Amino acid sequence: MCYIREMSQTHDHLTCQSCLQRFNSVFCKAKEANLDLINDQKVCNTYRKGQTLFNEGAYPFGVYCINSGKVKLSHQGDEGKEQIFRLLKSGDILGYRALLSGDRYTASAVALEDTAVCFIPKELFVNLLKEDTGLAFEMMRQLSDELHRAEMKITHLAQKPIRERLAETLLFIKETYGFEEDGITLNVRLSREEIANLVGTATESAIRLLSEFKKDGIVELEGKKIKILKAKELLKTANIQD
Amino acid sequence: MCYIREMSQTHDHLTCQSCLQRFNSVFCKAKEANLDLINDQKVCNTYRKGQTLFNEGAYPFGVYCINSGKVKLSHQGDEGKEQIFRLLKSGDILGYRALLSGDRYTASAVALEDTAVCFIPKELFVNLLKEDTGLAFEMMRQLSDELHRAEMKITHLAQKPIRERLAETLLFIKETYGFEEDGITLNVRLSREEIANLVGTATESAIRLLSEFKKDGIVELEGKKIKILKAKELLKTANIQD
DNA sequence: TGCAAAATATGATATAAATCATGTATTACA
DNA sequence: TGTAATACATGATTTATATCATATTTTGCA
Repeated sequence: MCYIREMSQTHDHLTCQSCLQRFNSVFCKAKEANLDLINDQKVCNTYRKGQTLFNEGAYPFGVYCINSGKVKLSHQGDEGKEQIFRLLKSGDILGYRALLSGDRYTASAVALEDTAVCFIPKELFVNLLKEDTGLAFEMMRQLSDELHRAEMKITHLAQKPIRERLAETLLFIKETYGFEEDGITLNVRLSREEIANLVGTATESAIRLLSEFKKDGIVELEGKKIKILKAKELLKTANIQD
Repeated sequence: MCYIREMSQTHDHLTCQSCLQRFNSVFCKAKEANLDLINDQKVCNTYRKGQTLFNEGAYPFGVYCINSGKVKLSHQGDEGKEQIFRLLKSGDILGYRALLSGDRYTASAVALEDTAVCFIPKELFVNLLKEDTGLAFEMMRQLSDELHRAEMKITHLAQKPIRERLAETLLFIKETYGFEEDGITLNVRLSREEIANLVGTATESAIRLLSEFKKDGIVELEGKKIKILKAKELLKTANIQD
């Protein structure tokens, strides 16, 4: 694991207790003493944009807690087409699904921008879950929320046209990463292909629909920057009932 | 809650300790003493085919553990089109997703055949999860498995043609409910519409594809009975990579 | 038991979205 | 800084699947 330490940079001297993400994270309800334990055993690391945190098929040895940056979680489907099904930000943990199932990873995690993470070894994480009821419940809540989101996505994929799903995806990105200081630019850079792989459609279709949204004055496109000009219109286009 | 007791029938004198489903269920790892608690507080009930256990939008007051029978979990999507995303059998519990999220139900549960369930009150269930690490971990494992299944379904909905998804669905039904004594008839009666709502397609498309499978000698159709004649062929048709 | 209603089946048609094709703009990097 | 590679854009075409229509069978139940 030494190489990880060597790669690690600015944030490994930062304690979990003083971590800005602490109260955004699953550890928000964890006991103080347990934070000390995590702090002792965590291994910090940074990944450049495009680097892989873990790959489908590998064995999980712990969970990753994002300190700063953004990560996508995706499957490799037929003929290598990527399906993105989660977007992660600071405070989020990842890698827990496979770990709790006792599986290998069934998804790959790739940094969407330069990202700093703390790695928490499996044994420690499991022990904490055993010992700390607050943490365990928070974990269950998070799993339940993810499950809900996934089930809604199933329904929408089966029943909604791409136009609605694209609108919904843009709103989801907004929910997840928010806006930049200007209050309208989505605070992440995704390629058109990634947007398509999030919506579950062909890249050309995503591009075409984005162009239509632009023509309709709903969004403004500036390279990979996407500005939401008419949030209400977008919400209406998304046609969300629930 | 009296009316529930009045409706309850054959199985409410059965103890959890002697319940045949005990080791199929999330309670397989629960402590003996806790089974006594559940046994004391459980409320047994039966539902006829087509009856609703709970509805989207209602508040969860506990979880349901299926003693015998079959239940579908589904969303009501646009224009009332149903999307089925889970099939449950004896030993399965349901209603935990909303309960753990602190949400209302986001899905409805309907009996696919006459079904006997034990209702476990929320407070008890939550206390057990707090107190019994084995149970809590089993719960997390189950949530993680469900999440995995849902994520795979998302990828397949986005990327696979209906023919493959129908084949996959038939295999999933087989995994869940198994065969009847003859070893080839799927051990559940679903309408064509329900099959379509499981696959995520139009009813006519499901019917058409089933007819094709029949013409190809892969299945035999006898009303709602579906016999799998060529399981290997079906597996090939499903084109599953993972 | 018979009859209406619902479910199943199948053909014809429409349509959303994928694919193919090609051009233009960006980006990477030698 | 120029050039190749990649991403983006948009039109043309094809295709899978939904929708519509209608016949037939099954089911519920009066």
